[in-house]
Amino acid sequence: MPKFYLTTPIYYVNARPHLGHTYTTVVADTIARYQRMCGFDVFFLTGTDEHGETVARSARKAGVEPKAFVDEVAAQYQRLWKTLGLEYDRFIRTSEPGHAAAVKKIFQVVKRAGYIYKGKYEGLYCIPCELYVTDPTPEGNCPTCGRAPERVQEENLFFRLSAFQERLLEHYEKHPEFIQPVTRRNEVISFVRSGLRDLSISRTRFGWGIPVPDEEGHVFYVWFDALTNYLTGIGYGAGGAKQREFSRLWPADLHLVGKEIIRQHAVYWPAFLLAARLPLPRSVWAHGHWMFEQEKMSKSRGNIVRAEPVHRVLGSDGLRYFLLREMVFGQDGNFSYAALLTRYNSDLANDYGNLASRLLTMVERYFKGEIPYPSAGADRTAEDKEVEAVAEKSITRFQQCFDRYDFSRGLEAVWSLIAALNKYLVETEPWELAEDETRRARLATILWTAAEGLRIATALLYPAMPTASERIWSQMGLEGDPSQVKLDELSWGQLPTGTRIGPFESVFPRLDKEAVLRQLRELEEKLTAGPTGAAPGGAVAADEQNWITIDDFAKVEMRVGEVRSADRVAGAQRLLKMMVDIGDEVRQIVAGIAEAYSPEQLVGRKVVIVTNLQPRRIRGVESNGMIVAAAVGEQGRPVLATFSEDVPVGARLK
RNA sequence: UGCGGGGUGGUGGAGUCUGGUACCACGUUGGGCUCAUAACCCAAAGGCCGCGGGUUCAAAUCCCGCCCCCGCAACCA
Repeated sequence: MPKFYLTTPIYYVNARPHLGHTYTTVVADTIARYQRMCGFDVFFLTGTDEHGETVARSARKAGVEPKAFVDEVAAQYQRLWKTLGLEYDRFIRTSEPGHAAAVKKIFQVVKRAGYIYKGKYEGLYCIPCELYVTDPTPEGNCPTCGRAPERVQEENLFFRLSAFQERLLEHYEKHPEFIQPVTRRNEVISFVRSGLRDLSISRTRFGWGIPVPDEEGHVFYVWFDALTNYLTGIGYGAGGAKQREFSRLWPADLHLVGKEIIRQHAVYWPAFLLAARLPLPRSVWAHGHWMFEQEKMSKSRGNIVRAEPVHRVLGSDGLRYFLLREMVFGQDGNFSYAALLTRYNSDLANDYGNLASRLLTMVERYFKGEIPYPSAGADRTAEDKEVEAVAEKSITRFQQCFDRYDFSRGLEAVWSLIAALNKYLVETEPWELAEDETRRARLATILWTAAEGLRIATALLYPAMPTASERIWSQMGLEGDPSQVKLDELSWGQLPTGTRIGPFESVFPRLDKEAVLRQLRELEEKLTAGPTGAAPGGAVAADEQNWITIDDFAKVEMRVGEVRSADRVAGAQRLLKMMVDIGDEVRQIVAGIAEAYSPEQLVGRKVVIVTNLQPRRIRGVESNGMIVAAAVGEQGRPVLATFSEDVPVGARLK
C-alpha cells in the first residue's frame, strides 16, 4: 500500500490553541481521512514546539518550571484535538528526550558535512521574536514586532544557508508543486533570489532548549530544533524497527503550514535537509489566515476566536464543515458567527440533515423500516437516471477537488447531489404513490434511488464530517462505517437492498440563530474571563489590582493648552505637529491624530496636555508633551479630551 | 512610503495563471408541495465584473495608468 505522510506545524506552547491552530489541524485530519479512503497508508503527525526563551519567560511569569508549564499547555492542545475528534497518529513534543537525541544527531551530520561554523554576534536581539535584529527601524526597534530589542553579544553557531541558494532555486524550478499555492511560491523564490544570509542556529542567552553537543552553554535555536520534529516524529535517529519506519515514511508528502511560516518550511527546512543529505518533502502547502468579522484576529483586539464555544453549540462537524467550506484553501477567510450559523442551518440542517430524515421517515412508514429495492423489471424513468448521473459526477468532481485540497469546491460537488436528491423527491412525490397499492413497485424504486444517493453523499462527506457521516450511515442500516469505503470503488448501485434502517433522529437540528448567537457570546466570555494567553489553568496568580497611589498620580502634570498652529508632519500619515500654548510657554507637540483631525479643526481649540513627559523625537521632530485623547472603538480612533465650560490656558488638572 | 492581498448582482465568495456562456451560497418577490428539521421544489427580479486607456474577431480574464479597501512594517509620548 502506498504511504502518505502529512504533518501540521508543531504549535508553539506559548499560547492556548485558537481558531488558526484548529483550522490547520482540521484540514490535516480531513486530508488524512480522505487519503485513507483513497487507499493510502496514512501517517499524520502533529505536536507542540516547547523550547525557547519566550516559553521560559512565560513559565517564570506563571511561577512554574518550564517543563511543568509546557506539560500543561501541551495537554490543552491534546484535549482540544480529542474533543474535536481529530485523530493524529502521533503527537510529538520537542521536550521529549528522543527528539533531543535526534536533533543532536542531525546536527552532527550537518556539521561533519562542513555547513556549521562558529561566529560572533554582537548587536540587537528581539526576545519576543527570538530573532537577531539586523536592520532595525529608524527608532531602533525590531522590524518584526516593533518592540525594543536588547543589545547582546554572543558567540553563535551558524548554518551556511548561503551555500544552498542555487540548489534551492533549482529545486523550486524542477518541482513546481513543492511550494503551494503559486503566490507563495513566487514570494519564496523572490526571497531566495535576493540572497540568503547564513543562519544563526544556537543561543547562549537562555537554557530552555536542547544543548548543542560539545558547545558548553549553547542550546539550539527554536527553528533548528522545531523543524526536525518532522523527522523525529517518525523515528529518525531511533535505530532498529523505528528507523525502518522512518525509511518507509520519509520524505513527507505534505507539510501543512500557515502562510506566516512558509519561509522556514520552504527555505530553511529544505536547506537543512540538503545539508544532512536527506530527501526533501514533496510539498509544502501554505494556507491563509482567518479574519474575524473582516478584521485580523489578535490578542490586542481581543477578538481571538476559540473552537470550544463553537464546538459546544454546533458540534465538531458543524465547525469542521464551516472551516472547510467557507475558506478557499490557500486564501484568507472570514469567520463570523452569523455566517457560521447560516451555513449550518441552510447546508447541514435544511439540505443534508433534512434529506436524511424525510427519506428515513418514508422508508419507516411505507416499508416498515426496510430499504426497498426496485423490482427486477421496474422501469427507470428519466428522473431516476438523472439522479444516478448527478451522483456519478459528484464522486468524480469531489475527488478531483479533494486531490488538490480544494475542499470548498469538493463539498459543493456533494451538495449538488444533495440538492438533486431533494428535488427528485419533490418531483416524484413518493407520498402520493404511497396512497395507491398498485404503484408499490414505483415507490420502491424511488426510495431506493434516493437512499442510494444519500449513501454516496454520506460516504463522500466522511473526511470532512466523520461523526455525522457515521451516524447517518448507521441510521441507514449500512454495514460497517463510511471510513471503510474505498473511493475508487464507490459507485452507483451498491446499496444493499432489504437492510433494516436503524433508529434515527436528527443529526443536524435546525438552530435558532438569535438564541445560539447569544449562547456563543456567553460561552466566549466565560472562556476569556479565565486565564488568558499562555497562562495554563490555575498557574497564574489572581490579578493583583494595579492601584497607584495619589503620589504616583501627582507625578503626572497635565495642563490646559490652546493649539496655536498645527501642521502635518511630512511623510507621516498620522502625525500632526502642533504649537500649543500652555500658559507660561508654547510647546511643540507631535501627536498621532492626523487621521481623525485636520490642522484647521485644531487651531484655537483647548486641549489637555501632559507637560512633564520626557521629550522625544518622533519622525525627526521633537515632541515636548502628549495630547490627551480617548481611544474609541477597535481601531482606537482618538477623540480629544475637552471641557464643556471655559477654562483658562495653563490650568493644572488634578 | 515599502511589501503583500483585494475591489464581481443586496450580502459573502468562486471564476482571472490556461481570453469566447459571468457561477455558487445566503437574501428578496411570486408560486407549488406536505414525506421532512417553518424544512423541500419551481419561477422571477437583481451585475457598465473599481475607473480610464490599449492589445484582440472577442477581455472579469492579457498590457499600461489611476482610484479605493484590507493586512504587515514605518512614524502614533
